[in-house]
Amino acid sequence: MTARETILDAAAQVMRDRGIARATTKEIARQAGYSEALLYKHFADKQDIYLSVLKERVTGLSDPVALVGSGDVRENLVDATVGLMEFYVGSFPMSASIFSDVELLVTWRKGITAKGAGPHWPARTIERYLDGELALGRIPGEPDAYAAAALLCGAAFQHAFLACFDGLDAVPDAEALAGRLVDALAII
Amino acid sequence: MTARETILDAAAQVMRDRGIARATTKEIARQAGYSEALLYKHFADKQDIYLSVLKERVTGLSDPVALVGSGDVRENLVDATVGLMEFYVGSFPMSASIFSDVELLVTWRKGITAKGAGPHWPARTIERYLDGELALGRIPGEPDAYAAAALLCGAAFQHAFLACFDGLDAVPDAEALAGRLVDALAII
DNA sequence: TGTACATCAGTGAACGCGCGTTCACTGATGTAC
DNA sequence: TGTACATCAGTGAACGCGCGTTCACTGATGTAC
Repeated sequence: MTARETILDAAAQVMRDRGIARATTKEIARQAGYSEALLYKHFADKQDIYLSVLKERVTGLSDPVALVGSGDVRENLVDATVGLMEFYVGSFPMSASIFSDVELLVTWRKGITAKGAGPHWPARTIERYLDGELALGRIPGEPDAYAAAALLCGAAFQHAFLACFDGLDAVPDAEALAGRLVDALAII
Repeated sequence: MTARETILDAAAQVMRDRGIARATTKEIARQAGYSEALLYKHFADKQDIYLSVLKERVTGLSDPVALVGSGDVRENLVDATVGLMEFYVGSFPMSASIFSDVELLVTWRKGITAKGAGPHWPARTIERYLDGELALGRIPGEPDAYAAAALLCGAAFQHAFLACFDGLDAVPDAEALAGRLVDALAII
């Protein structure tokens, strides 16, 4: 593993363990096993480290649109919701940290919206999945796909927040909870 | 207004404008129109200022349980959801900031759970409202009140997050959005 | 093969700055006799 | 009423510390002839 990757891993861990405010260059270097000086051979400054961690160390999200037409719709939705919870639990502490520094938030927003990604994306994956199933006639009636996706994704987001607040690293009983959420929608 | 109140207002504004990381004692004092030294006559240290702002300057949440039995259930839910969005837009930047410093988060969690408040509260107000209406028979069937409350509250929470991320100070088209969310529930 | 130089990953030690915090102080107002 | 003292809100200036950042350097490896 290159020094750059080691440093990013170290930074990600320190940010998770202590929060961005206490993720000092000294601590990141110590965790990585390198000198502080080396950080500046690979990154322009501290903010560059933060932004690189956010870009390269926030784990991806599986896209349920691949499941359209296969399996059971309810089960697919439950799985997708569980996936959202896992994604959010992993990324929430770091995303939230960004709000501690408005300048950093603005820089991040610019970078992320330029790439077409961003926080609107997760709900859109669910919405696109629902649109796909609707087109196949596998969902009865004329449900509001945007609203249903917003509800599911929002609940996953908030339960991830609650878990992080409580110091947990996963949403308790995620599977059962996701089932209840899906069943409370006017879809099936 | 006492100096203490002026300082808290100033701190809240600086925290909102710049984020907690750039909310320095110097800047708070400047904004309040007092010397830095005076901060320490009213607060033990900087963390004490932060925690006092969170305790005393995060605006309250109206409890929809008072509406049980009156008006239209759907409309009450829409109003409650809009209220949640407003509440979250106002408090999200500050609550999120807390995740930038794990030590601060732990202190805050201890203080807040001791008082019985905390981030689980908003969803519970919706749940209690639904329970009330269910008991009166004003909602048909046997819906899952917890899940419905989690969906509505979660969606409000996430849309507040999205608005804050986009630099807005309100959720766009909150009323119409809340209507679509409520209608997408398996309740009415 | 030896030699002279170039490149490169990495470091120890220092730098200056801005931060949170404290200290000794002032001047206005209240109060006892 | 005057006088002597106490209280209290508030401050200017300094303090030390830890932070992000830079500098001059080392030692190992590659390369040209």
